[in-house]
Amino acid sequence: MERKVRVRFAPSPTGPLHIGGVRTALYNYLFARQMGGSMILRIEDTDSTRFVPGAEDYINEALQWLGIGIDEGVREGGEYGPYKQSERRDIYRRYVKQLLDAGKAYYAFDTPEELDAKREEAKAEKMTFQYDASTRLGMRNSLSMPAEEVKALIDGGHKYVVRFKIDPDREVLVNDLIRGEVRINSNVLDDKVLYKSADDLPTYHLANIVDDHLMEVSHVIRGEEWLPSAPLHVLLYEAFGWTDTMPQWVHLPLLLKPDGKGKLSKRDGDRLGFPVFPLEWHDPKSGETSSGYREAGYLPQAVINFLALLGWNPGDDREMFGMEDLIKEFSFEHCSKKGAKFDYEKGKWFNHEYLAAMPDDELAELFKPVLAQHGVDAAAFSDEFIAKAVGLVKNRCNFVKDLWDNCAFFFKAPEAYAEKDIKKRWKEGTDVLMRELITVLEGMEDWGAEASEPVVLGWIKDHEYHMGNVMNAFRLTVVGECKGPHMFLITELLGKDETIARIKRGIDNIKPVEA
RNA sequence: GGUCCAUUCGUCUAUCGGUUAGGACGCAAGAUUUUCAUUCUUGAAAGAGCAGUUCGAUUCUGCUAUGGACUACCA
Repeated sequence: MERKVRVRFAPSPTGPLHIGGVRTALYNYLFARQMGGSMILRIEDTDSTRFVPGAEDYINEALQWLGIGIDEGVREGGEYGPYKQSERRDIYRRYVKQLLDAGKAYYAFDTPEELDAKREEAKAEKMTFQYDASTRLGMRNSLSMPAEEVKALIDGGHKYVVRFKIDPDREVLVNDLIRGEVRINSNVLDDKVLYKSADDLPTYHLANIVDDHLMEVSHVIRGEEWLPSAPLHVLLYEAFGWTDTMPQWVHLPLLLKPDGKGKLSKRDGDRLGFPVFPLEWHDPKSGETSSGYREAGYLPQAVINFLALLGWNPGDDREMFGMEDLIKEFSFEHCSKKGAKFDYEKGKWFNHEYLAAMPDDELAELFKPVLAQHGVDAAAFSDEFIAKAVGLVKNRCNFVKDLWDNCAFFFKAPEAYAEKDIKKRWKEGTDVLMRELITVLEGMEDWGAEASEPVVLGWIKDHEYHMGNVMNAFRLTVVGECKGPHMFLITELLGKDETIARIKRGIDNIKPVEA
């Protein structure tokens, strides 16, 4: 019988969710939905010292903004809870004991200082110290010490850790859906700490395996940084006797810095001027603010599309994918093996595409807050007016906030006129021409663009005026500079009175520049 | 240092032994336009190196080089 697909995204609440983490969550989600399975959100807070307030809420909000739905989790509930590791202490204790009783783990009393000293010592001799079969008998643990002494130490409240006893000289096989078979010799693995008595919590490795097993996770889809510890995890499944239900491994390639070397980090965003977080984040400790995609004006669909293509492709030339398409098309076979450099320019392009394709009325709603930021009362304009204004300029914008630069003149008459355009288009006598234009405009019955355009153009032609000079002077008075959408679409939206008023203002205020 | 993973235009990538090595972003040029854009057309731009397997390798194998990850009582 095929096992039901259950995947999990398991972040630590140690800060804002990184964009690479978002992609991992996305791939988990896509796979779960495609297979009709479940998506679990598990909070891995086994490191009490790194807990950051607000981080968990941030994770939830970010996933929600992006449309990555969660079926089971702290908020959603579910049959396999609790979904926060700090609330699962009793469970972990039980399984640590199981390993201890079976002789597959042991107590260790070495202090962090002693271990540091060992490492320093080894380093001085250009060696590395590893806590494993070759060294553990020389350390302070229940394998090297008499049972009574161990018992006395524990009963006396001595701090200890439990380490996994890894057998030497074993070949461990990790079967990865993206990378194929990865083999490693157990000699390079160290006796990992599974549990620390100091805070009565397991480490990632133990908690992860126990939870994945108990939550019946079928596929572990995570970042490539976990590949080196995957053999350890395989060995843990073995030690527990859970090999037959061990999840399928999938290690995703990393997101790399756009320039230079290394994986994308928090600092790169500030340094290169783009967000590395989905949402803006205010660090409660340092007070620092990190920018987010949402606040930078990105549309969630664009972020999803962009992220999905960073490491996955459909096998052909298609590039535009909505969430539903991704769910249908996604596959690990078409996931890349190599890390992807983060291409921010491409991300901007995706946003442009989604922005330009968005219906005008929806875009208008997103634009209203921007209007307010610039002191424009959106209520003074009809929704239809705003939608039309936005519709005329959206294809020249990457972000919602760019709309303002391109259509501000619809909401505020020009207060100044572009110097270089005056120089080029406003000569001696232009004012006379503009007065004549007013007369032509005033005489119009139908103000629509289709009707007014031929009238004005006909007037220009009949008098053999210079088309470019007249039209640009006209534009200068209405827009304030020589740019923007088709002239008659602007005047149609602005209305006859406003258009003529602006020309008059221009005639009064624009003076030719002496050459 | 050790272990593991990777390697096609500047970037993201297609190709699952036989192609003029394709697409997209970005870049450049041209066209269109009453302006600025958009749009359209075109162009420059790639198989890390060396062996081997093969009639034939970007594709398979090995070595080298380069890049990356990991190497905590962090995840």
